[in-house]
Amino acid sequence: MKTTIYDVAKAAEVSIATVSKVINNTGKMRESTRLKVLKTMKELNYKPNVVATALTGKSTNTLGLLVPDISNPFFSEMARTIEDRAHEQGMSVIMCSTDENLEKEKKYLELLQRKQVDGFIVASSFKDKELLKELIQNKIPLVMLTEDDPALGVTTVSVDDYKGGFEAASYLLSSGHKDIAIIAEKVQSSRMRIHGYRDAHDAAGVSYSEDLILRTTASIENGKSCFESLYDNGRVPTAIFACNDLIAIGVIRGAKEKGLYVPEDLSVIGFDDTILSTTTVPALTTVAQPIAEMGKKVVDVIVEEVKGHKKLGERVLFTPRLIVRETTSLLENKDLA
Amino acid sequence: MKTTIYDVAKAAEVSIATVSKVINNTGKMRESTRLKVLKTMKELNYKPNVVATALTGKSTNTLGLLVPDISNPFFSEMARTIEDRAHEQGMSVIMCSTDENLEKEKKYLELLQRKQVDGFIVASSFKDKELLKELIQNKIPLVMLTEDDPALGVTTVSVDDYKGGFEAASYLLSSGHKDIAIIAEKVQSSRMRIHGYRDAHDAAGVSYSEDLILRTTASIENGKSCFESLYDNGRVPTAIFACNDLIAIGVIRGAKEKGLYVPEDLSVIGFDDTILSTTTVPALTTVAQPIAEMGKKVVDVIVEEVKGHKKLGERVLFTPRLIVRETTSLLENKDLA
DNA sequence: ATGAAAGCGCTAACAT
DNA sequence: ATGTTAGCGCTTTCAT
Repeated sequence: MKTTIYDVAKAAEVSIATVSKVINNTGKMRESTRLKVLKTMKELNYKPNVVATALTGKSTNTLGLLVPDISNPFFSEMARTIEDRAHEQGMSVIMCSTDENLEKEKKYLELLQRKQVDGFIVASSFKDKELLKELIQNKIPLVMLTEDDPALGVTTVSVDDYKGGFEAASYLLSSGHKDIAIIAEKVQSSRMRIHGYRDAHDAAGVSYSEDLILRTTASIENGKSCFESLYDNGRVPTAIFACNDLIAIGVIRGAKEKGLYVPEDLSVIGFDDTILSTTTVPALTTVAQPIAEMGKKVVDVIVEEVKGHKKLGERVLFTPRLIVRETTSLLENKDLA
Repeated sequence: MKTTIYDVAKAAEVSIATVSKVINNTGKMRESTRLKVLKTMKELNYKPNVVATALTGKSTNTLGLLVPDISNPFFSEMARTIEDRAHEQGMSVIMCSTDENLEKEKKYLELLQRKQVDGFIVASSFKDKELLKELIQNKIPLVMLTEDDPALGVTTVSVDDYKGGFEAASYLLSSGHKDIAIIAEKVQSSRMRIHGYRDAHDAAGVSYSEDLILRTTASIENGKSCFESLYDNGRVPTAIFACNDLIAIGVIRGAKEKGLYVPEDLSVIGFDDTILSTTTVPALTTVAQPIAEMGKKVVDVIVEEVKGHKKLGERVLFTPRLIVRETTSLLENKDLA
């Protein structure tokens, strides 16, 4: 059998209360007893059972992290910083991939609640807002990451999507492009990026057409299909702003198959700045999210809510940064010729 | 307060034992009572506390997954299939990134034990074998993934590294290359790949030189440095077999900076077949590991050990598959001219 | 068919 | 300074 606090108490000839105190470094006692207990714990290779501790009413010191798909580099990179910061704060994290699927969302949310996680970090598109509201009602700490839905009134850590969209479009516009498509995801953050895209056009006095605004789900395949539908409709623009790197790569691949060169025939901008944007050739121009800082911040915030038993409700906005690499180029404007 | 089994029992006018039975679908009872209990559970939105259940002596239904770095696409892709399969089997997984760092290995292994995980999946390079032996002694289920260390005598799921190394080298050799470097990782699996590399040379009757066998840790940066050291020593080969995609990409990047073209001046083969190998241009020729099948298998195996309370000790070997893409080419052999 | 009660390993008053 | 004891929410004999 596993060695329990009773075994330690007996071996050290003290009561379990005393052992408990040295484990948790609480209460006062003679230094000699503390040492004696410590020693026997070592000898017996005793490892306190955190399940039992959790049952005592204390917290489980674990966080639930819900992402659409951990194999997507953006989320795995984010997960890594979250994991690190959480451990620094003495917490572990259980992550689940929801695939933007209602059933999985429900299943995992419930599972994690049953596991008594102390709080949730929900990243990006979480479809079922009702489920989230339920969490909030039950006073379970929740922080949204990368998806700022004001309606929820919950603490949020995200990038300034509007600004990101604005800058991406502005850059393209200032490079002479006047025919710019945007491929967005079906999520709130993309909505803001589209607003930015629109306002950049207005600011530049360039009109845009609604049929250049597409929506899809993040994947290389879908990015490719979007490009193809544009191509098949004879609506190939001179530039495409994809709302994440995966889609951008799909667009590039689609363009290549149709014999178009990037950036000569088509400029492409991605979003996120994952490892993919640097390994691709030509390297992807993209709007970078400060993943490391965001991951750290989101942990600090949820931990504060968990430990402080208070809902912060703040909305932390990080600044995106356009990183110009090789998939964008000036448009040779024939009007200027 | 959260609703407990007592609340349900009271509301349904039965004892907690009865409620417990309907939760677990054990014992027998009148159908009407079962329905009544089920109904009140719904009404009260009751969610059984798995922490309490776990304390009862039953298992926690959670697995510990230790990987070097979850942000490495190979591991995040693997983690995804593991996560999915685990949930299908009714288990959750807590993953931790060890960074091949002794302290983290120890810390996480201990933490997960304290959390009473039912078993461990340890992926790739786990430095401290002593820690693993301790686990085994304590009869805690453990399965190694992607790292076949016969000395441990533990169940292992991995790819046939020897074969992978043999095929990669053979392919290069048959393409006319006679000067092939191999950049390995400092792990057991790489050792086998090197053996394959050597034997392929012997089989082809081509000699190889020891200074073309390098060792490093998986990262783009390190792959690049390795290439540079080769370059600086005036030992640039005609082909390089990198023991994973990250390193291969680093090599390609390093070569590019030195003005070499891939595959014209240098052929490169990677290992793993992660998403990176397809997004890179030129697309990476690589030795594919069947990630999805391996992830599924490793879960099935550990679950069997956990539930069956027996150590399988089998060693499952998957077959690697060379995927020829665009970073390898025939060597124009001047001798043939 | 149902319930009473012991016990899982630990924490936290409350005693001594 | 230490120990006793009552839970935490649930499972599981063992009675009834």
